[in-house]
Amino acid sequence: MRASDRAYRTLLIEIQSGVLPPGTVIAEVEQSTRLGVSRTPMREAIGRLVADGLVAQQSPRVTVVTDFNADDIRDLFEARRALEGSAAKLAASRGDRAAFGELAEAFTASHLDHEGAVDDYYALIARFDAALDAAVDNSYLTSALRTIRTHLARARRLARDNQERLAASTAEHALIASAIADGDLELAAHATHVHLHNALVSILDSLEASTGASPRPGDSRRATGEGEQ
Amino acid sequence: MRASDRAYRTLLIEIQSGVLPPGTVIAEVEQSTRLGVSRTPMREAIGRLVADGLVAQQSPRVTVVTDFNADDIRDLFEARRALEGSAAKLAASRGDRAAFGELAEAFTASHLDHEGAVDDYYALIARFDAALDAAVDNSYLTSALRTIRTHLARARRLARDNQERLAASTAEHALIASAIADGDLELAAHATHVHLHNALVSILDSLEASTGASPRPGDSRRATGEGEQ
DNA sequence: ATCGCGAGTTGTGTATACACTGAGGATGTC
DNA sequence: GACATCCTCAGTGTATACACAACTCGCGAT
Repeated sequence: MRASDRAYRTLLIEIQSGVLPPGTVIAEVEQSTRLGVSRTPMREAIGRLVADGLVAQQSPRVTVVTDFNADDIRDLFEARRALEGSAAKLAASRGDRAAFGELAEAFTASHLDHEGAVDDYYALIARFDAALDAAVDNSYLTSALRTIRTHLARARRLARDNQERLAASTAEHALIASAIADGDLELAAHATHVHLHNALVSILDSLEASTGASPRPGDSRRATGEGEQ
Repeated sequence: MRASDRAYRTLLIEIQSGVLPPGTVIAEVEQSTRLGVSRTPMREAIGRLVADGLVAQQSPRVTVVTDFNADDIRDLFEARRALEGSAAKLAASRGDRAAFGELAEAFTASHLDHEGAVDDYYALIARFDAALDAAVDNSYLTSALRTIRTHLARARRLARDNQERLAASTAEHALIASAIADGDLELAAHATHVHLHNALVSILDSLEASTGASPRPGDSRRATGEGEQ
């Protein structure tokens, strides 16, 4: 793998996971020495992060990790609604019905009471997203969705999932998938709308609950003392 | 201005205008010598074009200008419908009504029978787009719209505008703007839908007329199996 | 004649040196 | 003591050299 790819993936994960919180200065020399690559591939990696909107040039000399607060999450879900609503309709109108039928079954059959259930949940979501992209079969839409998902990963980190929400989300996805499998455009779009509404409310509630917690995401979980699993 | 910016803007314009048609190989050394910059800023420029989707790595050694045919235009307008439909609704719900009232008047008052009318038309469109972005006030949506418009410039180049279409488009925009000014979400969205439908039909007709290709009754997308990325 | 192998060529990936610019501090002057 | 100016330094922008991989072309062997 190319050095620029490694640098990009590393920084991407660190920004999404909160290791590099908003406002962190991303300096070429500093990051290139830290990650063991030279400045040239590091420049390319930072350029891709700028294109993604994860970092931005605050001034001509300083590049920082972009902010990501409740307002950004609201905007993000507004964009998600536009894109995923259309994607759901398009998938329902021309997607592989068998594939979404299987996905609906997988969502229905999934249980969240075992170890590593959260990872299984996100793996299923990833399968669903991939099926949606394949069904939509529109590079402009899927490219826009890809960018949205890149930012969504940051939101997921901020909102610690609770089991009830995951269960509800699984049911919502089962409905979306079955609507697509049935070719029901309206239901697919409206179920997507409902899902995004619920997900947004859940995230914002989770954010509110943790306001005033430690700014370090790694420690905030213990600070609030909530049982999650 | 930085050398990488100059290189990017030059290549962008050349791709949008068709000077560099789809399939053209973009080699670093060739372009850097041609544009009088070194390879480093040229790499950055090409990287930005890749992020835009205007060029793509066909193989590990060769980067080419991406294809842009009737199917791509259909996909592009599908994405436009998702994004601009939502944008119109959001603008109608929270945009600056006075600004869109003025835009509606400007569209209504515009005449297309003088020299340079096409430029005036596109200037008005640009004003409308800027007002829409300001009204939507959502960086994720406006960023996606910006990408779409970058590709739209290629479609405009392919479809030579005729005066009737421009006049109709102006009327359609007047309706969209007044619907937004009136806060009529549904009308704004539906008028946008109508406009995009008419624009797409016009472009595809224009393409058929200039290439002599037969209209595609079905979906030929699946036949062209090669993925782009 | 064809197939295979190897050297040369070409083009990208990476490292690094140089250039330029802006910021901050220190020093000199008023 | 305060302000202005200059110097230094840090950091990015750019150029270029080196590394490496792939494709090509030619030569030789079968």
